[in-house]
Amino acid sequence: MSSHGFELPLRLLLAFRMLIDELHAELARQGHPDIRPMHGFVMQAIGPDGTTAVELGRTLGVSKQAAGKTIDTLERIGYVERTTDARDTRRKIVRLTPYGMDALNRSARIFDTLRAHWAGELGEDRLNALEADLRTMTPGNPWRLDTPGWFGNL
Amino acid sequence: MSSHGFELPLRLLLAFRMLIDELHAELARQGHPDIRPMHGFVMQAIGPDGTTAVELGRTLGVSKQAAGKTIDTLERIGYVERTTDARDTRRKIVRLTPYGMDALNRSARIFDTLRAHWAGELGEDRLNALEADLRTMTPGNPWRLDTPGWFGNL
DNA sequence: CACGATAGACAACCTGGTTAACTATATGGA
DNA sequence: TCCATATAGTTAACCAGGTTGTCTATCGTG
Repeated sequence: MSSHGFELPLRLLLAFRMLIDELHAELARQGHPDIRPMHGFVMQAIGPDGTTAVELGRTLGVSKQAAGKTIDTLERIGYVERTTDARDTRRKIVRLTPYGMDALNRSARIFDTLRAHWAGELGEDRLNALEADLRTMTPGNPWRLDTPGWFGNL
Repeated sequence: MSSHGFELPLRLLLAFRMLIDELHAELARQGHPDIRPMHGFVMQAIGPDGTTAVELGRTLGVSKQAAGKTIDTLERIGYVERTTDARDTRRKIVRLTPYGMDALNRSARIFDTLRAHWAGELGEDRLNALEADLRTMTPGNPWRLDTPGWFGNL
């Protein structure tokens, strides 16, 4: 009967993917064709002050090796750069390049635009209620991103 | 400024992952410890009448080879079986085993329970509104699952 | 100053995706 | 009837992103 419960997770995933797909279509148009969805999350986690591979792994909930590999690819496509820490020569500080910061700034603006589109469709009140309800059901600061394994390995 | 728009996709992902994690924790308790999140989606796509690798790939939006690999692992852990089609010996029909159907039935009941939990927290009206709004923003039948690449390869 | 803890790199492996190439079978038209 | 083309499935080589284990270099403290 009902089995209505199946729809909720599916719609949540679909909605997430729609927003991400639209973000990246627009980013591609704005000069960032090579960026992948996860790169945005990683750069967000790197933040304006930079971080290290170990720290990034902890923030993201993945191993330091996985974080290191992701930094490698981000470095290769020009979004981050590594500099050695003068006070601790073991550490390598990973920082966003101007190109990386540009991607992050554009992402923020595009997400705002997409949210405005949702507000236009649903009404600001309904959208606020939706966000409030999601916040109720997913406690915690989403910026921490400490969903171990987040996407992938599903 | 706000940059408020970042929160929506993050919360959608977090909510999706919460539901999926809870589903699989419960499935493990109920005798399905080896099933992975994507297996549920694939079995859903296989459906009660069975399908073929090519068809499944089309439904899922992945290559027939990828669909074939997934069927291999599902077969190995006992959730599906392959039988040859008498009327077209090229085709191999993939069908859920009783164990596979059990997993699907349990998933449906667990999702209903999780939805009931959400209804308890948010109220049935708010949850209905949330689902209606997600439906508005993600048109189409979510059972088609034709999100090309769905999760993974983000 | 030596030893334990930490940062990073490297290797081997897993999964789920890709494309390309191949075999076997089906099917429709000359 | 036979041949050409299309289709189903398999295999292989590769990629990305994850894992664990091991190794080196450096830090910092007792």
